[in-house]
Amino acid sequence: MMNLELDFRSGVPIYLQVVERIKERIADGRLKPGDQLPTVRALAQELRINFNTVARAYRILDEAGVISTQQGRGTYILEMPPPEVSAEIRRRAVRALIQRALIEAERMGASPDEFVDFVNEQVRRWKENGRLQPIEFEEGV
Amino acid sequence: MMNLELDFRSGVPIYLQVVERIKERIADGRLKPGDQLPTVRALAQELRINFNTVARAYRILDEAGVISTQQGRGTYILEMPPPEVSAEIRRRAVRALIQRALIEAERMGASPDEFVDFVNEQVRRWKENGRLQPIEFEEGV
DNA sequence: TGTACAATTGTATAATTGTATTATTGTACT
DNA sequence: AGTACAATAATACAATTATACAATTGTACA
Repeated sequence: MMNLELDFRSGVPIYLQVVERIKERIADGRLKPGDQLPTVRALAQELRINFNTVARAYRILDEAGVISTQQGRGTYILEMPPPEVSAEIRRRAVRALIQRALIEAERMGASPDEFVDFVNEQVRRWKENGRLQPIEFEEGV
Repeated sequence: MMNLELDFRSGVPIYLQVVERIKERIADGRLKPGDQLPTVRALAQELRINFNTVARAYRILDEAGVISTQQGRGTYILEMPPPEVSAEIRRRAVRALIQRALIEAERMGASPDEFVDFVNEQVRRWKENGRLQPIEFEEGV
């Protein structure tokens, strides 16, 4: 039971109100990292609104990096709200990340140049699109 | 312990991620013909997912002729992994590997240029030494 | 041996979860 | 009135989980 208070007469869209109420709950600590939010249908029933409206609010929070919504599983408050990762910590983490990728690539038999080529290829797309999207896989081999 | 890395936020279905991770393990030789994979329940527990999701991944690999699943017995890497465990599969595996690293780096707040810088820095060492060595980290922040 | 039975394995199906697409409703503006 | 647009709802769908089941293996005991 979330007990979010909505104002249907305010003219503010419901989905935005839901977004704000949840942000408040996180800000004041009533929602903590790892907590599971109600399912879109459960919260919709509680608020007497359509579950798509809740889904829309969740999607906005997801894109803002506040929560993680996972089809078939649920939605959760994220562990690490993005901004406050300090520069130094981040640099180390990225270095370690790349190191692991390099070691795996080497194990797969990739050459350093091949690796760099792929990186450049994908970084170019990253810069062009402004954001990254997962590669798609076929079901077959 | 398989230590497969999943990304629950990527939007790529878990079962497909499991398929790809296992293909990579076969491609780079960490899984060899005859090896037994973890049981669906064991792998599910390790990955904190439902065992039916693992079963779905195994079924796809089975239908692709990569593994053999036997009710009541277990699942095994087939003696003759289909031919395409070769250049093309490896390229795709390396691409996917880099993609995952990029997505994680982006989430950590790294810029494309910063990422490329680190890659070049480490690849240079790779070329010089002829091999890779893990980075050492100091304690504390 | 062999037989009964529990434990362990993968399988099948339904229920639950979020997602995508389309239709409906409401509101502001001409 | 009419039109355009945003918000909400309806519907169908895909991913994951829950539950019950079937096949195989291991083990105890006659």
